[in-house]
Amino acid sequence: MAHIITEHEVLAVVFQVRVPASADTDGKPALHVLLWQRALDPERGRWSLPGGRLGADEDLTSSVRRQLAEKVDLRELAHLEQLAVFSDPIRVPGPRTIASSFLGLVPSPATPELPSDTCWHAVSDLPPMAFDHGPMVEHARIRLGAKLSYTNIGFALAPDEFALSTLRDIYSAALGHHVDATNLQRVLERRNVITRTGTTARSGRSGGRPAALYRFADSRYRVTDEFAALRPPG
Amino acid sequence: MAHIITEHEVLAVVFQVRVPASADTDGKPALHVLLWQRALDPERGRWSLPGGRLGADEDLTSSVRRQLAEKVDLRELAHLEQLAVFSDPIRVPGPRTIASSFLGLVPSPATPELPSDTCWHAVSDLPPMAFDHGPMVEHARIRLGAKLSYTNIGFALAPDEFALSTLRDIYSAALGHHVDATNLQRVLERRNVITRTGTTARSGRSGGRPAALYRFADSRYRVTDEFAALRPPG
DNA sequence: GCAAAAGTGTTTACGCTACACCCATGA
DNA sequence: TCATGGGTGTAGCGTAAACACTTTTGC
Repeated sequence: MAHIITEHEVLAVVFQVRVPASADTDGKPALHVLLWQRALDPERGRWSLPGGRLGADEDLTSSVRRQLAEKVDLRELAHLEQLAVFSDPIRVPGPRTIASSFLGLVPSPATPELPSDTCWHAVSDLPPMAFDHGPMVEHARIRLGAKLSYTNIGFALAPDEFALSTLRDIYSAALGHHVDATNLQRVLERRNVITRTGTTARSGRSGGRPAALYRFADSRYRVTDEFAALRPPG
Repeated sequence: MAHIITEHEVLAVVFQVRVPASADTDGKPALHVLLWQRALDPERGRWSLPGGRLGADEDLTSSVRRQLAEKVDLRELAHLEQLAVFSDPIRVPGPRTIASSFLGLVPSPATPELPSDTCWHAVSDLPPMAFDHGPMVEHARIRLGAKLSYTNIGFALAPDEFALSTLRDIYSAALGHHVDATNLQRVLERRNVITRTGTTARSGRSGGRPAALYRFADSRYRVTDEFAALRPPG
């Protein structure tokens, strides 16, 4: 078996729920992904995931943190997790390069500074993507949806404190379907994922009862509903 | 950032449910993993996962299939799936090597020929393991347990046709806890994971009613219970 | 008939969805 | 007082665990 040089790169799919900049949608928040536009060939003009080559003395997670720091303030990054490996020998031109994709999450109200070549794009309306980065985004989106169902990963998309209607909008944007705020509350409270702060928000522009504020009980990733079936006895 | 040569290897955690060779346990089947014993340094004498270096013109899956073929007849392998990446810069001595771990499954009654340095070990009683291969086995075991709950992956551990009590023993061995055959039947039938063949087994050594035979409806991996919670409206 | 093993029925419990209804506020 | 949005109660549905009971076989 011949061995040639194999490179390894990391690529981060960084999501945030944002209200779209343009007034095209009705102001409803939507799931966005962080992309930068390639200024040089190959694939000049197309949009890329942040990331790049693995350094000699770093593991994958350190590498992706280092390279993401060039695009966003890492303090804004509430969650980072390895997802998949893309290993097609011809997935990019040039030397054979294996890519590990990561899922990164930025909480909703944060508006990190971005370099001029970098911006947020609605996942439902992606620009022309470089290489195999389009499928990587799609894969990450599906994993995020699944993980919202059985983990507390929402903490990494939500503000520190929030009204339930805000949280519903975030879940709804990330899952891509309508979410009932009432049931969301009870599911997450039963699992001890969220707790009331005791304070309330001021009521909105057009009146209405002031919303109770909640926060996530835990700001570290945790599986909250491990078994879909075939639970252990007990 | 300095770049040095980075190697990439694949390692397969191949599981099978087997009745232990020794008469230590009471003949109950248990989950086993395929290991080979290193004849040379480093880590001489310790036990290793099958696998090795990625070739130039193959993707990860092709590579692991090629390298597994040296240990077992690939026709016995009913399922193969990529799991995780281990990227600690000093996880093995010598050139920096990233490892991708795979989950492989061999159906229960098969008894593939093995090279003399290779044999099955009960997962509950592992021998001294080389490098970070011990944690890899543990990680794969946990993933297998989770996937048994929400996919049809059992097809890759079970015979073509089987009595429900056999299937219960297989699930029980893989999950590590008692499983009720009655409930297993209903869960898997409701999801259309198993179907009756219409035939029955001959009744056993000590009498008893002959068992109806079942088979898996699908012998390709399929998610059967996607949502633990937060289902889309319907 | 009797023991052994397989299969069925039934009860209980739990979690999620849906929806009607009640509550608190600003104008 | 009314419109608006937040919060609660509750009924219904689906799924799973537990376990007693019935059926079918060999001896």
